[in-house]
Amino acid sequence: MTTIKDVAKLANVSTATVSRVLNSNGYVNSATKERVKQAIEQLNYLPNDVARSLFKGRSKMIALFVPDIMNPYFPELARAVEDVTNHHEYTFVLCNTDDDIEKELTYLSALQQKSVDGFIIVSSTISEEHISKINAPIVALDRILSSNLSSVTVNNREGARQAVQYLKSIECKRIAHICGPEHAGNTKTRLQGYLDEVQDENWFISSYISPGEFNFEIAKQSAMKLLNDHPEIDGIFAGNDLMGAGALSAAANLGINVPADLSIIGFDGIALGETTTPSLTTMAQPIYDIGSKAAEMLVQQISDNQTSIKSEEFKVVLTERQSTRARR
Amino acid sequence: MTTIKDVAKLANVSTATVSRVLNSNGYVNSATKERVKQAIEQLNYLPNDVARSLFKGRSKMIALFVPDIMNPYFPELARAVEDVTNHHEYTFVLCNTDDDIEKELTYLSALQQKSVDGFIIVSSTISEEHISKINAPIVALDRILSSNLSSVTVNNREGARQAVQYLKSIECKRIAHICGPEHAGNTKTRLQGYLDEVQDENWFISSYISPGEFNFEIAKQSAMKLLNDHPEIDGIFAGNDLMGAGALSAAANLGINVPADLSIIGFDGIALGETTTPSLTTMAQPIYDIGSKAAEMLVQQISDNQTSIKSEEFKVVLTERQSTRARR
DNA sequence: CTGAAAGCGCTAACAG
DNA sequence: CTGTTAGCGCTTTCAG
Repeated sequence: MTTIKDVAKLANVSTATVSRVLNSNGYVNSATKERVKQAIEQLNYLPNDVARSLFKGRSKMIALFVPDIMNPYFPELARAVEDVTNHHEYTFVLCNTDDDIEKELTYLSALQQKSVDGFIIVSSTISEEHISKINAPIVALDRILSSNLSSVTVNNREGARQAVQYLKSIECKRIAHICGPEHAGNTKTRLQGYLDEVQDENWFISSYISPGEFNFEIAKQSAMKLLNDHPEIDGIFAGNDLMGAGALSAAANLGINVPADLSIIGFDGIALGETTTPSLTTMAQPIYDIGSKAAEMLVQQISDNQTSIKSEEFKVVLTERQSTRARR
Repeated sequence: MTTIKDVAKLANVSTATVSRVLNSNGYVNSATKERVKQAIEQLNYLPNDVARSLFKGRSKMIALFVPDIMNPYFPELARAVEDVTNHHEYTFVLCNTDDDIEKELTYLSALQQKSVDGFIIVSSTISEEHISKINAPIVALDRILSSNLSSVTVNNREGARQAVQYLKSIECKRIAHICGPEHAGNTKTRLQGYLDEVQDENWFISSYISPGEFNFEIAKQSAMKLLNDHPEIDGIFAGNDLMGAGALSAAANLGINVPADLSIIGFDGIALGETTTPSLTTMAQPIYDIGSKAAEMLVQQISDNQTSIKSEEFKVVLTERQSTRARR
């Protein structure tokens, strides 16, 4: 590998001067600058980022923690983050945590050892205590980890309410909910939104709430049971799109016509919802925007070296597709 | 940040000794070793990886290049690679290239500057020439980039043949193919496999080959046109699952009953194929295995510092679901 | 068995 | 405007 010394020698200057033209800082005679540039060109020299990082104590790397990139919600988020970080010349590190606190902590310290400049974290398990040991900026995504951390989220409760309101508006009379796993914070919030809308209805019974997982097959089974036990159900609000697709599949299995006899609405707005038959109506999150906003905030915090906490809440928007009856 | 010096001071030894116990290499008296360990414990010391990397010239990082993580084939691959690299204590860097050679080259050199230890690359554009400048090991994934590079692929042509043979075996009489984009190497290979099986059939006409993209909506349009133009078609082999889902949706739109009147088979075996109605029969790749094999090969090459080229070809396996008529 | 010292490649005072 | 020098934190000869 060719180093700054080689360049200095060839250009007949000191390494300091080479460094100056490299970083265009400090004064340097335009003639010598030219000479240096030539030498760089000629040797095909590229500065060693590791040496730079060692000196600066920062590595121009950003890490994103997600539970599992195979969950279809996350690739779009990851893509957004990568685009922004890349644009700002950061290297993008992806970590799958499986919502396992051990893995999260291991990653956190391993990456600190590498002088990673900042973290964007989707987690249901990391707490203030763990974070306090980290000196790099962190932005919480999708879920709020701590009040003294910047975050980017979505109006889950209000969005859930809107989903149910929508089902009501198309004349659904018995509306059930398939919810996500206990441990995910969003599960509760969306359930809460559902309850806001239904708990005072005289038809509401608690067995309209069906436990699920953020998993197609389990949601499908759950929906089958729900629909078998309660054939009167004519509307389902699924806690996310993957479970919505599961409900769709359950209905098809049972010979229930969607949307004629049953309307289904999901949450998230992932691409998967467009590929089902019928396609899935959903409360769509601006996923890409969320990811890029979080990344921008992080980059900002890194360069400002400030600790001003910002919280951004995006709104979900109703995206009508084929799994719900048309409004009249 | 606490450094090796602090530890040395506290333990009353030189930094060299601390380094020795850190890396458990060289002789060190068990009593002093204990003292050092205590000091490390007490100070909560973690070695600075950047300094190590600078010294060693290697960074314990591995990069994966994929066209676009939002394409549902890649998350599983990425997950597999991350798991393996993580297991070997490498940090995982993800790069979306959009099949754009400029981005690829930019990443390649940026990561070299960071002393990344190796690359796993899915690309249709990188050529031998570009690679020759890279001194880190590379494993080509999904597509072969050069004969002097290790690679992990799948039997695309044979798999495509098997897909068509399968359609024949369930009595499809007119079998069409929706193929991927020109630029992807796999498109041609799978098309070739299709042709192997149909070009000598007296019913075959070239307009049974319908151009697509690795994209749901475009494939859907393509399938609509195909089925409108040729209502006699009773079997479709889609170049991948996303396009298979598009064909499914097209059939639903046209009121064609799948699988009674039309059988559809895809390729890849992504999870998406399980969520459609009907679910999609496919020639499934062992995606996770492919990714982890590639990662293992790379880790091996890095540690052996060897250049022995290995090529691994996995086999696709028929996964029967609901989009094809049952065998009699 | 242990310490001193050089050096990985780069940057930033500090002098000139 | 430019060179000298110290040092980022670590590892590894080389002496003892």
